[in-house]
Amino acid sequence: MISQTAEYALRAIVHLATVASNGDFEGTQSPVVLQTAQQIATATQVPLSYLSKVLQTLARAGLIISQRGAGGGFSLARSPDEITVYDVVQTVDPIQRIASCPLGLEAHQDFLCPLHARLDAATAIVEQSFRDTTIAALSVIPNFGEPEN
Amino acid sequence: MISQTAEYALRAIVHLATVASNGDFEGTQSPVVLQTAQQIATATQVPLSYLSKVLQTLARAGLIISQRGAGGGFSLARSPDEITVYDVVQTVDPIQRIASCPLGLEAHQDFLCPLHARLDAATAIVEQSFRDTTIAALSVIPNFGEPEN
DNA sequence: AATAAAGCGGACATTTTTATCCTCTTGCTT
DNA sequence: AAGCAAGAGGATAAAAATGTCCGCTTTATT
Repeated sequence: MISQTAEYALRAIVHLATVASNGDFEGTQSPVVLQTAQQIATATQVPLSYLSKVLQTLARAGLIISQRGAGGGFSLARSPDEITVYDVVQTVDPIQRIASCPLGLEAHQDFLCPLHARLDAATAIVEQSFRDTTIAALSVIPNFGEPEN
Repeated sequence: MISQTAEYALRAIVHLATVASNGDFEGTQSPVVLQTAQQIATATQVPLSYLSKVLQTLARAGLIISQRGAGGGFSLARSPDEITVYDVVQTVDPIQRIASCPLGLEAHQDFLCPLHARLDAATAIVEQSFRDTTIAALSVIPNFGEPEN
């Protein structure tokens, strides 16, 4: 459905949102919401070196903020409820709508052939679903509904 | 949204359905509904050598019938209204539903994390859309609604 | 100022997808 | 039976996606 790269980007963003909403994470009692690429990689189980590229892309797009140097890391650039799945996916691996018949048929200039009309309709639904889903709706509240035991 | 291979497979199947419903096609007055790989490649604008592989896959899956030797070619194995987009896509490039959290998190054993629940929900919608769309609904009736000029 | 931590960016490697080519087999036609 | 048209299948190639490595720059800390 979505590429590995988009999957990784979403995991990273959701992780950042989750950490930001908690203040700390996984035993780290630092009040700072900066997460290093290494921390994100561990939490999301994404290869560090590849994740770094994805994070750079997200930073360049203005979805996250990167802080270089010792003590640096990444944090969300906006509130999780102001970032959508669509924003993330479009940044790293854009959804391609079918605007014109790939066959370039004369008869299909102004309206898509049934096949591509259907395929684009499915794409449109996915796109809308992604637009409607904010990262805030996806960030996990730890231990929600689970007994402490 | 779908891979090139799935796109090519759909074009080929829709083409076969269209030809079969017409009896002839593009000046060919043969009563036979067999189409050579070359004919399909030309009509669908897919590279012949690659298309051949895709057609073989569709034939092995029983969606189309191949006839070897001179005068051979391909035809649909079933009526276009008994073949769905889903059948075709699953044959060449299956839609992957997300059955369990890719992170393998303990807390997400029995229910997907919000992210993957959403992604799978989008996948499910697409899957259902493909199941609901028959090839018959996609095969083009030539000159439909177009003046002869 | 020196050191170390951490992101940046370019080059390279691997894997998967897409595409091509060539030979073999099948089966129609003459 | 010979010849030819056409699919089957293996080997190879090219392109794109994914993943790794390493040196450079930035910045906090001592």
